[in-house]
Amino acid sequence: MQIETVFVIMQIKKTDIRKVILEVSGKEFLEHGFKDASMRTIAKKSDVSLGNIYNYFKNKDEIFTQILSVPVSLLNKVNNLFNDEYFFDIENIRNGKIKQLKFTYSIKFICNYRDELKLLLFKAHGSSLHDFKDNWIDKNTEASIEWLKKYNNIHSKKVQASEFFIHYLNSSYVNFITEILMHDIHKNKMIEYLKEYFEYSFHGWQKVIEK
Amino acid sequence: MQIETVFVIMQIKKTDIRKVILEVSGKEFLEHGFKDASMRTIAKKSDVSLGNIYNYFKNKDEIFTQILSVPVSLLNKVNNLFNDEYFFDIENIRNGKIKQLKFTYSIKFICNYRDELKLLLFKAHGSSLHDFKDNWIDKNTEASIEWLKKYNNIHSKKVQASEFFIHYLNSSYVNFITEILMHDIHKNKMIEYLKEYFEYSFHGWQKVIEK
Amino acid sequence: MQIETVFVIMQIKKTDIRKVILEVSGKEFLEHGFKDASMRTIAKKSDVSLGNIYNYFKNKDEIFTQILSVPVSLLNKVNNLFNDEYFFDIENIRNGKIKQLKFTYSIKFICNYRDELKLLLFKAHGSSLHDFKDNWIDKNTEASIEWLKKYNNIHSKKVQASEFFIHYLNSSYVNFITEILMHDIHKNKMIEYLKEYFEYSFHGWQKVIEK
Amino acid sequence: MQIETVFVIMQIKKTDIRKVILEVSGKEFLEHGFKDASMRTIAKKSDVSLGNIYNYFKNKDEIFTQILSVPVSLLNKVNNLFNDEYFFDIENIRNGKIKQLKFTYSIKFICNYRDELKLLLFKAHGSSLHDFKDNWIDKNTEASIEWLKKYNNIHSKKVQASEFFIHYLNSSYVNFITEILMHDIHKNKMIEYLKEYFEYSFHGWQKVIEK
DNA sequence: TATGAATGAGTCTTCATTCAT
DNA sequence: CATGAATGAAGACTCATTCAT
Repeated sequence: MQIETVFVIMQIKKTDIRKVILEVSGKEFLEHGFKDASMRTIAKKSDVSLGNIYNYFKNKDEIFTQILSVPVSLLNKVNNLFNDEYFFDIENIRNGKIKQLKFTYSIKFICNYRDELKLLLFKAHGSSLHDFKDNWIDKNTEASIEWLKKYNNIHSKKVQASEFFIHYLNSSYVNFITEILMHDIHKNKMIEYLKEYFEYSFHGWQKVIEK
Repeated sequence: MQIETVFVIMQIKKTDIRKVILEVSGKEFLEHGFKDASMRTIAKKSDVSLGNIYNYFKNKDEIFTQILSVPVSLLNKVNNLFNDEYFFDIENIRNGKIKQLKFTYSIKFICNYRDELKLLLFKAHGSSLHDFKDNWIDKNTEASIEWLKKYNNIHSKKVQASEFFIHYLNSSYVNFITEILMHDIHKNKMIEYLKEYFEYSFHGWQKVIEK
Repeated sequence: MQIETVFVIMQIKKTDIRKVILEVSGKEFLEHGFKDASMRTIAKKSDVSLGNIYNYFKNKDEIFTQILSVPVSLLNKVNNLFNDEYFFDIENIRNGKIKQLKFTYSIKFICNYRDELKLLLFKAHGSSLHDFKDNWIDKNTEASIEWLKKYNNIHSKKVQASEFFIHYLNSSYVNFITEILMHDIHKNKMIEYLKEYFEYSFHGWQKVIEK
Repeated sequence: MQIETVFVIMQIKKTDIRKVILEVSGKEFLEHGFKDASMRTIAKKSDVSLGNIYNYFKNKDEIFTQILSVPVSLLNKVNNLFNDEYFFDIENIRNGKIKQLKFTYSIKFICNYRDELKLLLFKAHGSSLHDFKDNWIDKNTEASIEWLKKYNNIHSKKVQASEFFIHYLNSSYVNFITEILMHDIHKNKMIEYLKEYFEYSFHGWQKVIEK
């Protein structure tokens, strides 16, 4: 086995076709949903031959998941963020600091991943991410329940709520985001509405706590 | 291709074919969703020839809409019910009578039209009722806004809430129902959870009102 | 549920399209093998629209297996035939009666299912019957081994042969048939050759027995 | 689509790319058969770009034939070996010397070209060598017939056998090898079985001769 | 020599609806 | 009313080979 030093000419594409396909696909998925989006159409609109797409992606599903890989992995990690002691300090709950943190995070996330969230929340039918919404709610619910257990361990005044209701609250949060996305609410308005939501949600929840 | 015509005497059970088709279709739509349900399968399971279905229904969509005609028209009328003066009497709001009425109506409706609501809320993709959920929320929202205007006309203490937020509240209600249906919650549990929800929602709302 | 007597007009096809498809498919499979035969071509040659084939058959594989259902089930049963005491009587072995029976059966079977055997033996790659030849040899081998065990139980002079060799003998038989089919040997010639084969095989085997 | 040309200095191992391709292809052909083996996969596993393969080989078929060039040409020559007078001396036939020679040659050849024989005998579908097995048998048959003619010219006691039967005998030999290969029989066992086969075959044949 | 993107025709299969009988 | 065969366009995906760079 000889080792030789060789000059190799490499060709690098400036306009990345991969990117074009992802962008076009994203639009098509947004417009028709995963299942009803057509590979043929994507090929045409990307100005790429149908077969060639499969040089870049294993299949339709891979295109979809790659479009969404970043926000999905972020959302999978997010619950770890709220696992700190800080979030169990009743003071921080009462004075609204926690609310504020979640609030800020929500805003940022929604603004950064508008279309991706749309895809995940109501365009994923038929893809391997079809149950993303449920999973998301479930994960958040789990985290909430965990949080509640810890909370009740720490504090004498116990909070009682059915698991279903906690589930509902989380679903309600996701649903709020859904509404924001479906109506293409822009950032400023969104902040305003989200405040309203947090207010509403907070006081409803307060009442449940103090029951 | 030659065809021979043969006369055969058969004894057949003359059931209401229309009904059978509707029932079978309902099940198929529930299981696979409107779009992924197959006319062939419906024909087979209904024991009706494929072509014959089209003597009873113009197309797949008509089957779907007919299955849902009753609950849809009921839901279209429901807002008229709450147009009575009774519902603007602040006393009735405070003492929870209105809440009680809506509560009872909700329970009854959900119990009577479980499957139909499922179809409307998450199996209608591809049908002409695909936007039922949105429509429903929109109509309720309109009614709510209408109600709020009247209310503000009548009472000196004005309630202030963004239209979007009112929209959200209605979407939240529909979403609660969605959750109930998705998890196949049975009547007793449902009543319990719905109470929780009304409690939560009522107090959140109260706070907004009194802001 | 009412029972009514009704006159029904039934239309019966004279030229059975099913048959046409099966025939054309058979030819195509013979010519190109299962995998390389094209559904499009089959459709064209059958004068049937491509989609329509799928009203008659679930898929390509079902066409193939239906063409071969009769000979396959016959071959699956054949070993039961040779399970009688008769076949263990050393006298019947010596005087060639058993040979004669197998001989006659072979001739008849090959004549009746020429093309089907061709399909099974060298055109089934990619179909669910792809391993038919191996299965066939294995089953025959099993039966032979079973036979040998019984034989050795009954008779004092034991016959010794490796399982592999018995396997080979059976494979050899199947291979003989393969040769007959590949060279389109017609009945009379076939009988002649088969005699030769049995003669050859018999004496080779005799020698092994008497070793 | 704009392309940028970049110069990169790389150290690469300069192996014989041709060799690597042949080796990898061989494995792929063995695993999936000629037709179902994928050029893409071969390229990837060879660590060679897909297009570059075509600088070394005209097409898929050429790869296949080059892999098999040695054993194929050997097999094409082998019959010349047995053309010597030595092989027509009845004494050498009777005392088994010829049998022994063929036996030894067979063993050696099979051991040396196991995989290649597998490729030739049951993985060549779709390639230009698809009919190798038939050709092989045919050539051997021709040689056998030639041999028989000479033999009958020389000796007074004539041997009578149909050409088809001689064909079968040769096919049977090839088939024995096939069985050895399909069951991955290792050398020692193989020798044992081959002895059994020669014994069986020899006596069967003896009988035919003395008829 | 080397790249790997691009091609284009091919694969099987599905489906709602229509239509001749 | 009833049949179910027929249609035709669409679905996702594969693959050996070519070609511009």
